[in-house]
Amino acid sequence: MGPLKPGETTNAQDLAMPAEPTQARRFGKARTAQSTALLEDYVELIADLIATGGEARPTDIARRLGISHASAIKTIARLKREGLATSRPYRGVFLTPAGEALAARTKARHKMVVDLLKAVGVPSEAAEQDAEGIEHHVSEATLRAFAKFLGG
Amino acid sequence: MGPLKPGETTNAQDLAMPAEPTQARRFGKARTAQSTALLEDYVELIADLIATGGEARPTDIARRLGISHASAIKTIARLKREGLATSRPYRGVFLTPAGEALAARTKARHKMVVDLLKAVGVPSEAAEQDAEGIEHHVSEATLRAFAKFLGG
DNA sequence: CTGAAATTGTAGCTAAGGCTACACTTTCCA
DNA sequence: TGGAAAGTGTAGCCTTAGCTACAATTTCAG
Repeated sequence: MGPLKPGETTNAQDLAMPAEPTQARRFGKARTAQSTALLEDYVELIADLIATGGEARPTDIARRLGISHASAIKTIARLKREGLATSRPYRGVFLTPAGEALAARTKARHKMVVDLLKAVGVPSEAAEQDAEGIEHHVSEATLRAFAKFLGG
Repeated sequence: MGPLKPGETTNAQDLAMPAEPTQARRFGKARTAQSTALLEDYVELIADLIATGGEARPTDIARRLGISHASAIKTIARLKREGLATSRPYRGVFLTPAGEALAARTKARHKMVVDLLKAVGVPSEAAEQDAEGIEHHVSEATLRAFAKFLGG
């Protein structure tokens, strides 16, 4: 998809600043959120596999995600490029401190979303299912509101 | 992204049925939801432009989405392929009955998500922003729960 | 009614994330 | 301990959705 690296050159959104229609900015944010969604799923899953079984293997990751091992390996390469994971040939995958931090944040957010959905009456199965997609679009502000709604 | 057409041949998820880990099915659903997200955004926007100004032009669509007109045209072609819209060269874009129906459903769902977020205490701006991404992952069951929670 | 400006369309590039097919290690058991 | 099975990696393909650059059409002002 689009250019997403931090240092990458300008794109349409930046150049469209004069007009800066709020809606365009919103769509742009939703798009970038989508691009980090997979990385979040991966680090969360890797953390879980390591916590559970001591290691995270490409084949296990692929099986859990329902994709081929080749696709998993390709995305693991991206995780490494982005400094979230490390791995050496035929050894497992490990998270860097940055990866661990992202995994922890993602996991906490996931739980919060599921809890919120259940709290407003969404059945468990639907809550778990929908949270998988929703969680990646929940901002800090929304997360705080969820916490307050649940905890207070 | 992956093979998504209705009649397309089998893929990894189907073949993985023996094991059928719930999690894989969930991730798979989240992935396909993501693929319809753009189409939903487009039909909703096109419906809005037509309702507001009588026509939906590729350039207007592009501006509202914060992308180039070339990208918009490419996705409009996909809408046409999928039977959601029609257009002839240098004329505007129009929705088919299927497109209209999808737009209506999407719009109603969007409003519901925004209302729900606000109802649990999310600030308006964050609610609008996050809803843009969240709405595409809200199932019918969750939508019903939202309606019940809101409507009393 | 003509020519410049705006819009629309097309071509070709990139990157992500799927896939299959095939090659290469590692593991493990007979 | 040697070979088959399992796991891992690589190559090459596809589609989507971005982009820029350029071509074609339409619109509109003078």
